[in-house]
Amino acid sequence: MATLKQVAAHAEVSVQTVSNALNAPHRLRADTLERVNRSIELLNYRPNRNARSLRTSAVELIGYCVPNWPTQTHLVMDQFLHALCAAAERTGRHILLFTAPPGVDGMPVYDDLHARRLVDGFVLSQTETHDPRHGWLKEQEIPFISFGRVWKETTQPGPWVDVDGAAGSAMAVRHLHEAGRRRIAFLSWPKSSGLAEDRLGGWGNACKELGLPTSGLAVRCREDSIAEGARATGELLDADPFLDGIVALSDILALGALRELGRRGLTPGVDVGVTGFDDSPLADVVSPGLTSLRQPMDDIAAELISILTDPDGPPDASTERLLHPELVIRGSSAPGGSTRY
Amino acid sequence: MATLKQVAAHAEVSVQTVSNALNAPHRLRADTLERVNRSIELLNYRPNRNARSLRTSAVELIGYCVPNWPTQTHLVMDQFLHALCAAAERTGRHILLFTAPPGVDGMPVYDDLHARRLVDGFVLSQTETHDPRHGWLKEQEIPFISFGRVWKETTQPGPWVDVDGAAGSAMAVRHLHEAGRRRIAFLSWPKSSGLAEDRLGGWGNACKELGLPTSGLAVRCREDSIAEGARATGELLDADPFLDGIVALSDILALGALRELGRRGLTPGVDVGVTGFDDSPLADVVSPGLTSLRQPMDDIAAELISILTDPDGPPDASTERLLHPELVIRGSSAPGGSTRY
DNA sequence: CTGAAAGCGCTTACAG
DNA sequence: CTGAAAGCGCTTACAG
Repeated sequence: MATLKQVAAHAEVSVQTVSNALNAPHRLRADTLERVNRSIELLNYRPNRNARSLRTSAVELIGYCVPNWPTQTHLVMDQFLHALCAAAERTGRHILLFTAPPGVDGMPVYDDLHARRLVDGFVLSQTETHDPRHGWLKEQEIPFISFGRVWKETTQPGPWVDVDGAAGSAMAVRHLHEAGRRRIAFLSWPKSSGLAEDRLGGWGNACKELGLPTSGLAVRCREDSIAEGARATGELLDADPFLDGIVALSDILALGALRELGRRGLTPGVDVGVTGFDDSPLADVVSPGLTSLRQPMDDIAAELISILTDPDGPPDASTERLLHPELVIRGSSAPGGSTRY
Repeated sequence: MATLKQVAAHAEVSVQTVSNALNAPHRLRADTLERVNRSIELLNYRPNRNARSLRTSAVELIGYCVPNWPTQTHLVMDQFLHALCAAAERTGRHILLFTAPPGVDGMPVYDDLHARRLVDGFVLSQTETHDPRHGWLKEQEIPFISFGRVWKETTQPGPWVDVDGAAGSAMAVRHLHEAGRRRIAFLSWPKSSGLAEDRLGGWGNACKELGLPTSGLAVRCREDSIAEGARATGELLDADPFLDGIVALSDILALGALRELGRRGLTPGVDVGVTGFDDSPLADVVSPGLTSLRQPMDDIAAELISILTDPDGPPDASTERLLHPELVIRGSSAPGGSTRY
């Protein structure tokens, strides 16, 4: 393993010059740079990151707590992690994974990781209503960026990036409306989570704007399962035989809707248009395919990394980015769409 | 941020003694240790990891390449990552995530990460038939451990941990047999992957052992989708109306089987028993629940980390661990099981 | 059991 | 544009 010193000796310059060739090449004369680069190449030199980090006290590592909540399946986590990694790598950084207890009990882990200089900062996700992590990190002046809002009335501590769920629901409603649907229901979640209220609100507003009914058309499912989605859909159809559209809060609930429609001899995309949320792998694997609102993972990741690693000091508390989801249209909402048989 | 020097000054000992208090406490007299520890506590001292790594040239970081193959959904990746992180943390280590092109094109990334001392070694997963990474890493003498076999005739380079797919299929067959099933089919995959052949073989052997028929009962699906699982199931039922069991190579294919059974008015778990593989979040979210073969993630992760970080030199090429899957029984194979309505 | 000193491999003002 | 020197915060033989 070659060191800076050896490269310097080989190129017959000082170590400082080799360091500059790597970190500030414009400071070298063209011929010197050329010579140094040849030596680097020849000796297959790779700078030792630990030495660099010790000196600069920046590790170029970003901490991400890998969630462990079997209750709420995170079907697009691999997509998110891949996008996050790729975005970090574009800035020469990497993602360090760790586990921590949920809520405020986990904060010592964050603190320790930062204090021991294993990471420069954190990306938070799986934010919850009244998530305590943001305030805690801000108080300790530990850099972080949140994917997801905290949904409090007061201002959220620290910067965040999120996807506009209300806009997503509205897109789904308008899409179904354009396909001629006039009685569009909404499948929601049990707990009054900020996320659920956001998406529910978007559905309600869009329906009102288009002059569509909403009364009795919003159902709260008891959990995020196919069975519950099916049950709620059955309930809706029993109460309103003219129902012709369903916007579901998740792909899982939407799958339940599809199943119940099938059970009743109704054809998704023909008799009733159905949409889901998140464009999980499931959406593309059912038949007909499930129309779903995709979170723009690459954009999200790029924003997260860009805000967190902004060289102009620590992230400003006022940095907030609300991105738009994208409606991926498949057969469940558009007859003759991309069905898969 | 306190340093070792400051702690030493505060405790009125040398830095060496503080270092020993942390890394070799048995070398100190009880009262000295006590005093040093008080100072550490008081100054809230945390050793700088970069300084340590520079000195010892061990970073205590393990690289894992986050896969990006939309073709093959990895529904249990979050479980795997959580288990891997937790196991690493039990040894004071962490997981560093990175992206790399598939196959041999990605090897320079692995090499660079190791040469620049960002990681000590790698955990490989998503192994493919004739995966080139193992041989390459072994040749470069870069430490690694593989989750999954390479399925070559020759000996696999480097140590590995895997789950016995053949044993899993056999468990599923025996379970269905005990429930009275006598004509048990197998839903397989298109390409002749090692994984598929392993699981298929286990089904065939178990059937033969039990005196059950196999002829015409193995179907290859064109892709890992619900639609294909349903199509194949339809084909099987058309050919053999007495079919009463289906072992599917994946939860996705099993879901297809469930759907086709429903479409034909057959009740899963009553008329036909169905099992899947991997116990993905889907298995618990459908109704009836899907019986599925769980990979023992915690054990897998513990073995991976233990072999990779074995202090007795680099992992021996002969280290091989074949773990058993666990059959999680739900309503799809056992009438009155844990159905969810 | 405890301490003084060297050194891990870089970067960064500072001089020339 | 280039170089000599100090120092980031640890650990590790080595002496005492």
